[in-house]
Amino acid sequence: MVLQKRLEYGFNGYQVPPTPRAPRSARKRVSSWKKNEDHNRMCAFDLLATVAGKLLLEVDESVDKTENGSSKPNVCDQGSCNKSFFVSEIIKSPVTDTCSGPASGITISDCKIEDINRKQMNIDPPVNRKLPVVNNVDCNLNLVIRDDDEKSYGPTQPDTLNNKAFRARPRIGDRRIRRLSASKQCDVYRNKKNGYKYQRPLRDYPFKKRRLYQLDNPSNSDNKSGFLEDGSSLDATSQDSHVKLKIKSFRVPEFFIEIPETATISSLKRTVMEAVTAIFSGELHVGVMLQGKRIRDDDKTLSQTGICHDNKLDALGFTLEPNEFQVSPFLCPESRSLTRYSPPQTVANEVAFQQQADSPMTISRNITESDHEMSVDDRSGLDSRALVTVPDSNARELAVVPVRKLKGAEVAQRRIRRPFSVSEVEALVEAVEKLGTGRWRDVKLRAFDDAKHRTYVDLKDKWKTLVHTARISPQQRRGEPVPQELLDRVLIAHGYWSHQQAKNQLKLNHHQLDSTPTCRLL
DNA sequence: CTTAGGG
DNA sequence: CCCTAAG
Repeated sequence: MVLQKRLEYGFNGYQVPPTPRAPRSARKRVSSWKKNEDHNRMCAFDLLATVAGKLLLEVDESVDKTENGSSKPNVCDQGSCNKSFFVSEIIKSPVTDTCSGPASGITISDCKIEDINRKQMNIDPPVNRKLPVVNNVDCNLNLVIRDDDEKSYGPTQPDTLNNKAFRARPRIGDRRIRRLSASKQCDVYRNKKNGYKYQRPLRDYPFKKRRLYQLDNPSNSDNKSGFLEDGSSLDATSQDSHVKLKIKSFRVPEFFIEIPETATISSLKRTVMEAVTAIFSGELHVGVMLQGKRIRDDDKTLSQTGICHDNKLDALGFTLEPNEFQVSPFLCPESRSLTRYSPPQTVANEVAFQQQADSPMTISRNITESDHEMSVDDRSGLDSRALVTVPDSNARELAVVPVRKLKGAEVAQRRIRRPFSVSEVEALVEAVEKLGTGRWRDVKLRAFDDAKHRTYVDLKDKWKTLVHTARISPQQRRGEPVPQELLDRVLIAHGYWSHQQAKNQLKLNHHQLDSTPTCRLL
């Protein structure tokens, strides 16, 4: 006769954990990936796209005139002010595959040196203003937002998503995107380790305040950003010959978004916006390139450096480089393992996102010379890597691009509330009856493995509320009524496992006391 | 990452 | 549901 491990308790049987889990302290994994995470952060933004450009240098003798006009210079409206920062063209700079630091940046292209006399260009940081015309973003973010909306009992996912893989899976929980530092996790690290694509669980998209990007309010006189609203407050007394600089275009290569066909245009827009914001909301700094070489000495003057009015159009370039420490882990280099870089290319002009017919459809394209309109069929050369994938079902709930934490400026939105159905409750109860109340991960695996939107924390929380529900009078209960039968089982299971837990705790204490008598004496 | 609990 | 300290 086969030995039965399970102790029967009337129903499916409460089951003492066959193999008591090792004390948490024994599961030492932290240190290793903790280190990795830091590492990742530092090199993440390598993939920042590049903008290249031409510069149009010319002596600007009319500067003084400009200053004469009104006491208050014209408000520099985007598009109308020649000192604005227009972005529309980008080329990708070579990216290193190592974590050795930012290898690329955003190079401003198609710029026109028109006026540097004020020592500061009125460059509108993309984040602070309305986003500039970003035509093609490619940051090699390797984000894939999967469909979390599968019901628990539907068809099973591919193997990688099942039991054994569960632990290895990047993360099923929905919270990861925001607690980047809080719980020291780096999904990407796991990706690397396990070869999984990073999968960001669906982030429901409720209507919560999200201050991902703050648009500068022109009426706000308080400008602490360092970017002048109108460029007026800069010292304009320079007598030097001036160069006008007009940066006209900006483009981030290789930016991929995957989104189901069923998604709405608005959600598509949102996705793109989120992704773009995610890229730019990090703190960037500007680098200056002349003749392809980076100029590091900040103290040199333009003329000393060689930036003058007779520069060639494409001699000068700017790069936007991420602050290493604020890089989103989602941009970790590991992501690149999944990303194929195309060699640096010359920039194209305005390129709009192109939808693919694939499902989930992918917005992705490489920048090519004359890539104005790519037909839907012309996808052969496209990489399929996706930046953002939007769940197919429930397309209305647009997945949210990861939000790295930024100086508290942004907060990820809360997931939408999804009340547990009776069947879910039943599954939960059943699992808890067998596994107990201290093994939520196992419960998840057992009963909710396919419910991507239910994390083990959710299950734990649900159990908590179930216990509470079971204790209150039926009149006080809200929501879809849970069969009393289930609630009874909840109470029973709860009582049983609580008792069990207490017993174990006691045993543990005794063991400790017995085994360390000397310690006690000391 | 998981648990456990408070918010 | 979220947040997080602990393990």
